[in-house]
Amino acid sequence: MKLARKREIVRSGTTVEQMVRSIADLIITGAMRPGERLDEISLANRFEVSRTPVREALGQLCAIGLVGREPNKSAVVTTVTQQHLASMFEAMAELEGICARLSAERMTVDERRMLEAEHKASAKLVHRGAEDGYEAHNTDFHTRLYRGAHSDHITDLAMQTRARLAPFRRAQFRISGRLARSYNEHDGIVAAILRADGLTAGQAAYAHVSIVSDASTVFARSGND
Amino acid sequence: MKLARKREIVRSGTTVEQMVRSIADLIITGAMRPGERLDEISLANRFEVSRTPVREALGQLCAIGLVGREPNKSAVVTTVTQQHLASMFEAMAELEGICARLSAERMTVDERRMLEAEHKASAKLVHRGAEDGYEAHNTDFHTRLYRGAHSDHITDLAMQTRARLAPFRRAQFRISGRLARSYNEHDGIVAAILRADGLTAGQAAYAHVSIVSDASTVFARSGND
DNA sequence: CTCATGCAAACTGTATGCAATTATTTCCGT
DNA sequence: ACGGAAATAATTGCATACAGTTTGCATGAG
Repeated sequence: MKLARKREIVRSGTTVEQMVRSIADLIITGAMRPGERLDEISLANRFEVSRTPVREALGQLCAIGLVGREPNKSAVVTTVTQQHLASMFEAMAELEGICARLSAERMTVDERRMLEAEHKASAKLVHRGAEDGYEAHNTDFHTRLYRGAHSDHITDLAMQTRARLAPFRRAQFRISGRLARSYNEHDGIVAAILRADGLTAGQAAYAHVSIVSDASTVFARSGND
Repeated sequence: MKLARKREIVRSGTTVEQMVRSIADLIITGAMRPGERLDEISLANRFEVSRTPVREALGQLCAIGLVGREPNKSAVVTTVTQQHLASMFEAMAELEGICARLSAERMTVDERRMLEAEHKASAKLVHRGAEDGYEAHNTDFHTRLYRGAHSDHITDLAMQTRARLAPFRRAQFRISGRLARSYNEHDGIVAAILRADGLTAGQAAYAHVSIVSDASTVFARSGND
């Protein structure tokens, strides 16, 4: 096969990265189910590249934890046990708690202002019941929390854990009333951060994630049968 | 070049993994300094393989965080700023605290017994001033703590963070009196875990790592000039 | 009919070649 | 002599080729 190039070759190194994104999306959105095989040749054909970049992408996905690999076998979408899923949510809760606590102690005035503004802006989305719009704001809100801790590595751990949990959080806001409750919980976290109350902020953030966990594990279970 | 095989080809997929280990060791032991370039051809010659597995190994090392890569440039040994190093130690302290707290709450009777035995066994090494032997026991001790949390993902995060800190902890026990102090701190953690006092165990573990951090950052600074 | 054995197809792991990009050196103008 | 531009060398990114391993199926024995 002669691999016709879609656009001119740009050698910006983005080829593999885009594939990683695309495949990760397929997994996260559920288009590829846990246990499904990711054979290199099919992916190569699908993305119109050779196997080499496909292998590299699979390597990165493996590092991220979205796929599993063993020697001389096809890569497979990671199958997550209920127990392991629970441990990821537990880790997420601990990390969010840490980030909220540190954010309360360390955020600059600007960061606090931006967090509050961002949070208040999402209020109207709650009233409109706009799940998708709120999801974007929600992601942004949590990212601010991670960065506000002013601790690069902790931010990394939080973002990494969130990425691995992504496949199990889809549709979490479909659960009735979850939108408003999420907003109210954010409200408590923001309030605590604004008054530099690290302890309360941390506990509120921990509880916030734990609740999401409950909602999502139910979803995951019903989705896996 | 014709790439003579040292041993018969074993196709067990261990080739890349071994390279990752070897290169990681070079970095961790300081044989390769931060900022140093890792060019693919040299590594390929050195390990007597082609560039393909070298690239894969570099990809994994990048995922681990030991090397940095940008498009069309050589991989380089990660340069860690003082600030980033501090954030890694901070994360380590938080994670150790969490693990110790959860261990106090969740360890089985057997795990508690093993932890205590392991700890007491290291006492004689302290008296002999055996740094190397104690280091092994120390690693084992902390691994037990991570596993005792009974939360796979938190264990992963802790082990991963410890691996990234490894290059900066070498010789940490050379600092006078550190051995005995470390043992005493472990003692406090073990005692708290044995009486299922999660709060105290967590605080003790947090403090323990923070102290290591102080010792190591000094070392790192003096070592980087 | 069931199970073991061998063969064939499919697929992964590694080597190598070529195109694109970056680094380096050389050469010319000022 | 110095600064900058062009050519050249070095090196990465991707494609393809080939070797080795696994898997599924067919065939035959029990």
